[in-house]
Amino acid sequence: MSIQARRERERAERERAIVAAARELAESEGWDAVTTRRLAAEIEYSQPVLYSHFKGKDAIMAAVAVEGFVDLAADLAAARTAAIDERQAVADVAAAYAAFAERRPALYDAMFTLTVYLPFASQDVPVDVARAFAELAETLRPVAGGDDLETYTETFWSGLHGLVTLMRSGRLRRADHDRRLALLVDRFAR
Amino acid sequence: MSIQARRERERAERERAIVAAARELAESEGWDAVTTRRLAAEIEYSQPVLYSHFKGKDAIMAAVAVEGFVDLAADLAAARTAAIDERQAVADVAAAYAAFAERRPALYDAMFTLTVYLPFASQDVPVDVARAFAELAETLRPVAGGDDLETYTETFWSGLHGLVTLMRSGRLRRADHDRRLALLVDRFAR
DNA sequence: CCGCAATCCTAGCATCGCTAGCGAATCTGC
DNA sequence: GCAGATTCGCTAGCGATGCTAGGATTGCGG
Repeated sequence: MSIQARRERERAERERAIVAAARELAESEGWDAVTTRRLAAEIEYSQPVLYSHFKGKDAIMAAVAVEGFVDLAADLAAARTAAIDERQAVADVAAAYAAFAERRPALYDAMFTLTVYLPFASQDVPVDVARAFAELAETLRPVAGGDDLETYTETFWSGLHGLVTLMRSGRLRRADHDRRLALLVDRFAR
Repeated sequence: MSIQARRERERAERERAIVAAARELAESEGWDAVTTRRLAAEIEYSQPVLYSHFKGKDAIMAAVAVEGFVDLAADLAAARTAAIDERQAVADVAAAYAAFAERRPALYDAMFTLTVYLPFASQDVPVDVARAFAELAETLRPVAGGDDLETYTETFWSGLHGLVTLMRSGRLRRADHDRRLALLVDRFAR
């Protein structure tokens, strides 16, 4: 019994190692560098063991993405609670969101651009994903006015997401980023 | 001399055929189905001829993307000029933008998500790309108020882009799309 | 102590983007 | 008009990818 427990423990540890290796590799060298062979070498196991933990490479990326939502939610929560007033909270949370995307581009890509099949708008949203969204919603609640909070949050979120993705892909000049961010916040925080 | 002209004409024709095949294949079966071998078979030439026209697959996708901007600019222009008043124009153009992304998902991906190295925020922006952006800017000019028009346009554009990308990747429920769009327009059109 | 089941590795498949190098067709200079 | 040079498009293949089949080795249960 105990030996079986150790087995399961080691197996769980290895699974965490896979996700950690994928995340670190992606953040340091980009997702193109994250191959199953490279990942296997990193955890010092052979390639097929990856498939005993995850259905495929996409599933590994999805696991990395979920971890990303934990970090994002934490960043947003910190920005929100530290803000002086409700209006400033919107600006600070927006800045924190943009900073997260800027600081962890590979992670952000996994969360929003690359991984498609993460359940989002359904009943079984991963709890960490929901928490990040809830953090945004709480920030916007005081300024949403008569509009439906969920719709309001989703729309504001879209604005943030559009800003960071278009900028990161070179569609928007980085120099004007702060002005765009301020403009977006101004539109939604009054 | 004339025979050389025919050569160049045929070559240009073949190049157009490559881009057209890539676009049609992407729109009917998705970009995953667009492989260089499949493309070569479609134009009834061998694989390497593709590389005498384009530097690589990315360059072909970029060419498709540029074509997409022509269509998008046309859609936006039509929506703008047909609108009753300036405020309605913003709503109509936004709807046209979202409809374009919805109707041509593969094309939209090529324009914004997949192709990275299309020059955008620099001096040599492709003219068709600039036209699409200008169409948006003209629509927003009457409602931009004291804000810088370019910043205003970029921010609104980001909102639209965020809405369509998050929805298409399953992050937003499709049912509430119209409400989000109306909310975004409301924030920017008054 | 032995059969069986789980675990993990070696080897390989199909496919991808891309390129080297050859053969034929075409143009150029005498 | 003809030999040499050049362009053109092809066949074949390279390295790398995600993923899988099948065998070997390990360790548990009777």
